[in-house]
Amino acid sequence: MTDQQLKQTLRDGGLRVTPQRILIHRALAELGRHSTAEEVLESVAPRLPNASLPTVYATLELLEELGIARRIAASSGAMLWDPRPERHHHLVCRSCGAVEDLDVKVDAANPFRAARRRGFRPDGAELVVSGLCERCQT
Amino acid sequence: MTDQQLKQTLRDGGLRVTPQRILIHRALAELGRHSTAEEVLESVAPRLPNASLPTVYATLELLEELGIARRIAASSGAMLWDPRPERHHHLVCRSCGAVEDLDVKVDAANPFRAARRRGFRPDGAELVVSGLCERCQT
DNA sequence: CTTTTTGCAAATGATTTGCATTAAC
DNA sequence: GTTAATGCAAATCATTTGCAAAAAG
Repeated sequence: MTDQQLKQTLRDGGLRVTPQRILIHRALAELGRHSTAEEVLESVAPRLPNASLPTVYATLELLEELGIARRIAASSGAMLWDPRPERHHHLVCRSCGAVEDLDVKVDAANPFRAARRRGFRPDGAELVVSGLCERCQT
Repeated sequence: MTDQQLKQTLRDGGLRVTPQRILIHRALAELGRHSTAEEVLESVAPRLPNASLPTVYATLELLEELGIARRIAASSGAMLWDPRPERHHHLVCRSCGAVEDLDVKVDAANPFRAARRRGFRPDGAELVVSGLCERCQT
């Protein structure tokens, strides 16, 4: 999503366009990986020297509500922020905890059926593949 | 795993058999769901009035190391403890956060292949089906 | 009797809240 | 000018650590 699209989305929602929101969104996208709030803050720090963690959290949450980002619970218990809101699968390194995207099709028809049999109403399925990332294999 | 089996596992590992370890393990199994450390503590409180959270955490971690339990990161960021150590799939309610087991076969051959192509060495895959649990559908 | 485990209190780390100030509109 | 958003400090929540006392072997 471009800065312009974000601005429009904010205006459409009656929300204000602020440099913090623009830069935090841009930082999350440009980090190109699943980032912690701290990492996002560090990344915007050069351009927003007074930015604060509460603002980063508030903005990431806002992006989540706008359907622009998603949070995922890392195995450490910390939250990671994912700039891709659409459903996708993940690789998780058992050793270092790194999370990467995995673009592959997974047939969830059977799990969905099993879920319904249990009274659950499924609306999506994500696969988490665990193992060792390239760097941790040695 | 029975109390006797746990005792043997502890002894085999040169670890001590304590009422805390026996009762915490039993509580986790008997809760029959993915529980927080607090819930486990509440559950053993009647029989271990002086038990403390640090002991519960230490014991759950020990059970994890012994391959008797597993921890999973809940969407809230809290840890849930799962008495089933073997790999299995989960249903997660988007509304209340409840986590249930889903026993179904998922073919992960394709995701594994894709992971290897990325330099990742996969050793397991778990599906997380999200949606609404029976109670949250109204 | 030796060493591990426990329970308490305090520390930690991530995230959230309260509130006065600042900035958008 | 009004109202929402920000930055700071302080609060909160889950989890972990340090350490003296208690219990296991």
